[in-house]
Amino acid sequence: MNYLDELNDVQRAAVTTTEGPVMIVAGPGSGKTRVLTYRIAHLVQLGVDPFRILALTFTNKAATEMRERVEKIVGTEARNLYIGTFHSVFARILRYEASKIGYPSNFTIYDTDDSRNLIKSIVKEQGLNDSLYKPSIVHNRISSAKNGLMGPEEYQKDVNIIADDAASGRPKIGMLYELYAKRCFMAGAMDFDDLLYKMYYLLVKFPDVLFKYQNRFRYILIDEFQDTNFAQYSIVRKLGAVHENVCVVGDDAQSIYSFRGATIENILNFEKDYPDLKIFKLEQNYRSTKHIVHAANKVITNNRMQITKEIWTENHHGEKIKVLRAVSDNDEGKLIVDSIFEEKMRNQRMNNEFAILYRTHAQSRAFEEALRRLNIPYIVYGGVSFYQRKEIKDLLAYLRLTVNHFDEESLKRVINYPARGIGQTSVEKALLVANEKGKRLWEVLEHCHDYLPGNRSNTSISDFVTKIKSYALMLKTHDAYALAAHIAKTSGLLQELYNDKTVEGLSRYENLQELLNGIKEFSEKSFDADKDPIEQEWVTIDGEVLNEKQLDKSLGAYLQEISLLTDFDKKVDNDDRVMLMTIHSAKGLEFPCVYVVGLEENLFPNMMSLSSREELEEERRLFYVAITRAKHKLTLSFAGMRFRFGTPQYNDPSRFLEEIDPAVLDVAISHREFAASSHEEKFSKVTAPIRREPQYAHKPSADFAADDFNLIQNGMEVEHQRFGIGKVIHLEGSSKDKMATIFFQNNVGQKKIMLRYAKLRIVKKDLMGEN
DNA sequence: ATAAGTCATTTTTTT
DNA sequence: AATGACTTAT
Repeated sequence: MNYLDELNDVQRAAVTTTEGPVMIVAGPGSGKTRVLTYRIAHLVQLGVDPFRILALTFTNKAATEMRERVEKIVGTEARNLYIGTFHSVFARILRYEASKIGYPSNFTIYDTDDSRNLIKSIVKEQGLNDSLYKPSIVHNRISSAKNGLMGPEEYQKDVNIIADDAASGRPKIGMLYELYAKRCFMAGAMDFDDLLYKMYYLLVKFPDVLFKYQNRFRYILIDEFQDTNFAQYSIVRKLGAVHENVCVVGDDAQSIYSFRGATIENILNFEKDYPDLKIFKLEQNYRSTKHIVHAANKVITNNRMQITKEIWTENHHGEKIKVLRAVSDNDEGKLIVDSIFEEKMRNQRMNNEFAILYRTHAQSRAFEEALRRLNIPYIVYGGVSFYQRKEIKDLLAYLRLTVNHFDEESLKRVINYPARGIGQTSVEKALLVANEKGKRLWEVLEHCHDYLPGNRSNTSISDFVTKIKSYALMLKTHDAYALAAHIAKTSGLLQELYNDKTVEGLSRYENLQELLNGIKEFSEKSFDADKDPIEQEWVTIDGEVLNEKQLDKSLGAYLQEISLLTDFDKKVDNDDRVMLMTIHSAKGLEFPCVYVVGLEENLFPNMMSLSSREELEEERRLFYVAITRAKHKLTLSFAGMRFRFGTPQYNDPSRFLEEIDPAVLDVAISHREFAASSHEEKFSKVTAPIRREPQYAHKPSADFAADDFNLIQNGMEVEHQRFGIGKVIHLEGSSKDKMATIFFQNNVGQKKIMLRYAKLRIVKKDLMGEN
């Protein structure tokens, strides 16, 4: 077993202590993933059947990586391991056991948008004040209730919650929760939180199901344990109750998901729940330089709540940590990108050795522009996901509706898209009837002549219903791809996009093709029974031969799989590109050169997280996560001025900069000196070189007077108040509605500008080349 | 009835 | 800065 020789003493002990509850406290860069994968490999080599090992992670990426690394050691047997995210593993089990809790096995998974839209319509139906009962607020309340395993009944009885909701002036949230849950159930839909909540109740209410999975999973491993919430912990506790071979790996100092219900208390509870728990602390860091490790240690001591540990390293001291002070957000972009360029030249680095980490997605813009200017390829993770795009959601809605007719959100989305003469009024009428009679929207539409006598669009509705039913009939005879392609064509979606010859329309069309290709891959992959590990899992649970072959290559299976996928999981990062992402998405990753940007008070730590000590400490842990991603070179930056909601904001440097030992910092102008200067001096320093035109909220200034969009045509050279001189590539909209979308090309690149008034000055009416 | 003008909102991180 | 909701002017 020579793979054990690669480990240090603590790591080896953590790997070989296979029996009984184990907690591994793993600092950043301490070889956590290695220990986890070796532990699984070790179990397999000891003769444990891979079918009986369950490993739960937070991201699909982590799961895939783990499977691949285990496979390298133990070979093809790794296929049979049950490795996945909490959500995907539970979705799979729920899919199989669905009938027990009254769900169809092809239940829909509502994403956040679906949930919020449903809440929005419930609030409207109830005649409540929609500015008070905002979908996001109501959804958050419901979400945290579910993550705390609290159902609608308990919610409405809980004294504290009643008091909270009354205090915030929203006493009806409990009722909304109940209605929401009912509607989801009627629609055969689960939201993200239901995947945990329903899983727990499945185990509690059906002892035979609990017994089955308890016995099946002899070894359970949990990655990123500090980020589990109460529901997840409770499920694991139940599943592990027979064999008690539960191994959790985590680092309390890297807990950054409390907004999702994660609680450090799980770590404390774990010690209480398993008195004979063995704890291993991995404190040696193999990733970063001494300077970086020192800075991280120092920063985290400002937090009160933590398990004491001292991270140390044998690595070199390395370069000092550089701090850059930028004048503005755009200036910050330039400074950072210049620095990347210089470092690339000096040390012959690849683009993918660099990562720019920020607090919020909105910060990426300045860096993208600067990178494009120097022709450095880059990739932005997160942001608007592929699966969130309108065209993608439209087709998926058709597919979802085909698989599950009761899926109300999908139904509402596509019933009149492409337009077929079924207006908002008809849908609302139908919904009203449905709620009155306790029927589903689909059922009302199915028999619209009975339920909605005299409704003008009944013929269209019937045609629509017939169409969807005809798709459903094809489920049995066609594979996922053939059906999806058929639907794209015959629903009119593809035609609609094909007719749209604009740049935007073209890219939408391409996106749809890409989705179809993805489905093709899926259906080909799943029809190859020998290659699919997932299918085998289903055949062998408990020794039963499950009649699941059809199920898992179905469209329904595909839909459930991609509902839980994010862009991060989709992209392959062997491209040579500079990586831009939020710090949250960077968790678990490492890069030779890391730039942590936007270190300003109110941005990082974020304004929204300054109301309590706990929140501030979480922001600090986030900072800790950020700086410990770096292997060799770490650079921090902040901008004195930043645009937010169209108005300039002047910020102080982040308090976190103060918390780093100055001895390891390399600052051109010390942030201390900067912070110490008077308010006026500070801002004159910061803002001096910035000269901006006054901002016009509505009316263009005299120079930019072409506020009639009819005057502007393709190919014209125009000047925009902010983006400078460029060429109009494409124009949508008209002067009639005072709004237009302009595709604008300047030396930086192509830009889409949406304007209420044309803030453009015509430079040259050159229409040459435009034919 | 339509066009033009005013006002309010937006405020984080993700499975 | 951008946009949806709402109000006022013609």
